[in-house]
Formats: sequence, structure tokens, C-alpha cells
Amino acid sequence: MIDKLLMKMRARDEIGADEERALRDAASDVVDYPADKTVIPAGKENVFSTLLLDGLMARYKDLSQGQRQITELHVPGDFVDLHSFSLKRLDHSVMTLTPCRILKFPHDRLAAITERFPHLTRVLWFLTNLDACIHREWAVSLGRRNAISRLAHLFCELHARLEVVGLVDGGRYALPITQAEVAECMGLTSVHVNRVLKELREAGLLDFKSGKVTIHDLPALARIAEFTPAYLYLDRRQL
Amino acid sequence: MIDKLLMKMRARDEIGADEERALRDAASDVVDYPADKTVIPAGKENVFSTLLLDGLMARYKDLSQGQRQITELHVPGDFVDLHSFSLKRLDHSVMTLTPCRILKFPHDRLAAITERFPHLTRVLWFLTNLDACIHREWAVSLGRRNAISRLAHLFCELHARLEVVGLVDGGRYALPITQAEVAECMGLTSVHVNRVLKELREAGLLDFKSGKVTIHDLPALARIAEFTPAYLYLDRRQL
DNA sequence: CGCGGACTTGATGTCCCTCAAGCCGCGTGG
DNA sequence: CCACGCGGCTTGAGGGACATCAAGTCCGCG
Repeated sequence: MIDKLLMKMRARDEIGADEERALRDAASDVVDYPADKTVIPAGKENVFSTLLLDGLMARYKDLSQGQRQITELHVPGDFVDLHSFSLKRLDHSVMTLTPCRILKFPHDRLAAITERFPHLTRVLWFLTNLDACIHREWAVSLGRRNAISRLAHLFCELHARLEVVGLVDGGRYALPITQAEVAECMGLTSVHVNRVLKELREAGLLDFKSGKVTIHDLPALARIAEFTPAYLYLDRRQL
Repeated sequence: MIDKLLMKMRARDEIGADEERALRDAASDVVDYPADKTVIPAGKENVFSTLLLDGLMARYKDLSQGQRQITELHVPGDFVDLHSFSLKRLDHSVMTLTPCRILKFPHDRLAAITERFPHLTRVLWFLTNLDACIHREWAVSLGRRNAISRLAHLFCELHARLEVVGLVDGGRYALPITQAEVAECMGLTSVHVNRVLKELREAGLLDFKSGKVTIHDLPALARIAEFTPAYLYLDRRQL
């Protein structure tokens, strides 16, 4: 059930058997959500955190006139709102992009972990810091990269993150979201995303269609994006 | 010494006398840095976290060709790299913008806090989550707001954050940084920042010169920026 | 078979960038 | 005391990347 979370954690640190058990015991219900549903609205008090088991979710903030900025994409194994454990009410909303299966972790049980498992607590803390690292890298994209680099970077990031949880197969991974949603991630319009995707396709770098990404030339893509995966902390070491 | 940090924390939660003492005891050296110096280079292992006592600092990431994105500004009372406690090597650098005085918190002492003060640990965790909230709001600015809204938002945010630590005086606060640095925060060029500042000045909304910001019409500024301070969690409540 | 959502493409517009020059204030040194 | 240099600010002219508006086209699905 929490195997992808454990893969994600163990890519970064050792997790003992007792800690693994504590995590399993902290979980409560499994829930299924349909696609395109806001499951955690901004400002609402939360009493549990949500681990994404299957599907894709997104954090987003709305502006007036229907504008929206997606601030992070979530893949299986991600705690989409572990930070709600300390924030309670979130500053942003979280929605499903595809049908999703999630697992709930009641906050009182997480609090119990912080009382009895300091090291596991630090690993959980680390996971929320990792989200902040991703936020910063997106800020670089949004503030300084041009459209083609932004998209290249996004596809490189997802490649790296999905690989950790075993969801990449030979440069291919599922990404069943629309071009408009990609645009909302990278501060562009869907029209421009469409044109840039065409450019990437015609350059033989990557294909993104019918919800699947096929990367043909990862090194070239990483070069265009100035992608360096250090910010994802994929080298295992003690925290 | 750590009074501004305590002001910042107590704007969000109760901090007990024992917790305050634990924090004081966890501090080690005070250090002074000159302006414009990178004090925490990206990728270098850190063994302590840095509390900013006085001055302004910035987190930034470099790109090729001298481009740079500042991902957060830090004001007195901010832990500029509390996240280095769990990340160790940072994904970004931290520099001084002005002469700064800082206070070091060795990581082993922070680890001791996580072993003995679960609630204080959660408050520290909260502080790193607060940085992530600020990152997300900046992502909205960078991705979706136009130049005038971006600057308006930045000045509103700094107003709110400086007020918490008592550094706002009747709509005025010190901000001794250059227009080029403002540009690096908000993904613009210094030329354009200059033009937009002129626009804000001529509209009677705010003045930013010789390192000082004077806000003349905060409500109007907040309206332009679509600034809502909820993401700063300034209402005191239990974590 | 027809509908609707997503994708595609063209024409036009605009916000911000780039390049360039000049100005202003201030510290330094002759 | 003034010349000078320098960093930061200011302003203009021109250009480009991306947005906007507007038609389609494609395709899965009822």
C-alpha cells in the first residue's frame, strides 16, 4: 500500500522496520476520487494528510478572472498535503487531475509519530522540504526560463520523480493531463504550449500525446532545460 | 537576541518558557557578514542553521549567462536555512543583500530539540512550511501576475512580514536593495522594474527610493496585487 | 452519427526585453 | 575644492516572445 512512499523515502534515507510499521499503523482509510475534483480546498481545516497512491494530483492557487497557477504536480508516493499537518488550513487547493486513489493519515497519529519517532519525524519534515525545493526550481522556470526550457525542465523533473517510484519504462511515462494543465504549471497559455510541444517533437526530443510522454533524447532535453537533478536529492544519504 | 524569532513564532503559536529556553540554549555564535556575500553556497554541507538577526538576505539560484532568480527575501527573525537541518546540502545559495548579523544553530542541537521537544519541533517544521507558502505565492506572481501586480504584491508581502517583527513604522520600512535585485525576485529586468516603480509612484501608491519603502495606499496596492495575507498565517492559533 | 473536449494553426497585438545613452549622487583622490 | 569614476537610476527606440482572438480539425464517446 505505502510501497511507493517507502521507495521515495528510501531513495533518500534509511527507514527502519519499526519506522515502517509506525507509518503503516498511522494510515487509516483508502479513498477513491474521480478526475478533476478539488479534494482539499484552500482555507479549510484538515485533520488528516493525504498520501497519493495512484493517479495525478495538483496543488493550485486561483486568481480573479479564472486564472490559475499550478504550483506542484504530485505523483504516486507523494504526500500531497503533509504540510497540512503543521499548517492545518492550506494556503492553496489540491485537486485530482486523473482518477486517484489516496490513503489518509490522521494528524493525531502523525503527532504521535513526532512524539515517539524523532528520526522518522525528520524524514517526514524532509519530504515537505523537498516540495519547497521543487517550488524553488519552478520559480526559476517561471521567472527566468523561456517557454521551451520550461517545458523541457518539467518533463525532465517528472521523468526523475516517476523513475524513483518505478513508473518510467524506457524513457516513457504516463502523464494523462491536458496541454492546458501543463500551461497552468508553467505560466503559459495552452496555445503556446501547443506550439512549443510541436517544436520539441519536431526536434526529435520528446513526444507528448494521448497522455503519454516519450522522451527521445534526455541529455539534449536536460541541456535545453539546464536541468540538474540535485534539487530532488536522489542520492541516498543520512539526514 | 532571538526576540524577533520569538515574535514571529508567537504570532502563530504559543511558545512555552521551557521551549524558549531550549531555543536559546541551542544557539551558538553570533557572526557579522558584509553586504553582497554568498554565505551559504548551494551544494555545500551545512552543520548549522542560520537565524537572521539584522539585515536582509536572499535565497537564489543561478542559471547560465549570469541570470539569477531570487526565490525568497529574508528579514530579521527568519531562519534563512532551517531546511538545511534536514537537507544538509542546499539546492540554492543564500547571500547577504546588506550587512547582516546572524546567529548560528548547530544541527546537533536542533536534533536534540527534535528528541525532547516535539511541539517545538512542529513549530520549527511549520516555519519551513511557511517558506514554502511564500514560494507558492511567488510562483503565482511569476507565472500569472503582470509586472505592476508583482511589485505591488512583493511590497505588500514585505510590509506584512516586517510588521510582525516590528520593523514597519507608519507604512514605512527600510528595504536597502537595488532595483536590479527587485527584478531578480520578480522575474523582470531592472529597466522594467524602474518603469513600473515610476508608475506606482505617479499613481500615488508607493515610493521606493534610497532604500526605503513608503506605502501611501495599502488597500489600493493590495487590490492591484490581489494580495491576501492568509498565506502568511498571521492569525495566532494552535499548530 | 453527431457532440464536445482537446488539440492545432493563423493573424494580430502587447507586455516586457534589449540595447543604448545620459543622469544623478557619492566617495575618492589629486 | 573640484575632477573623476562608478554604481545605480532613468528614459527612449526598437524588437521579440508570448498572449489573444478566432477558426478549424481530430477523436473518443454516447
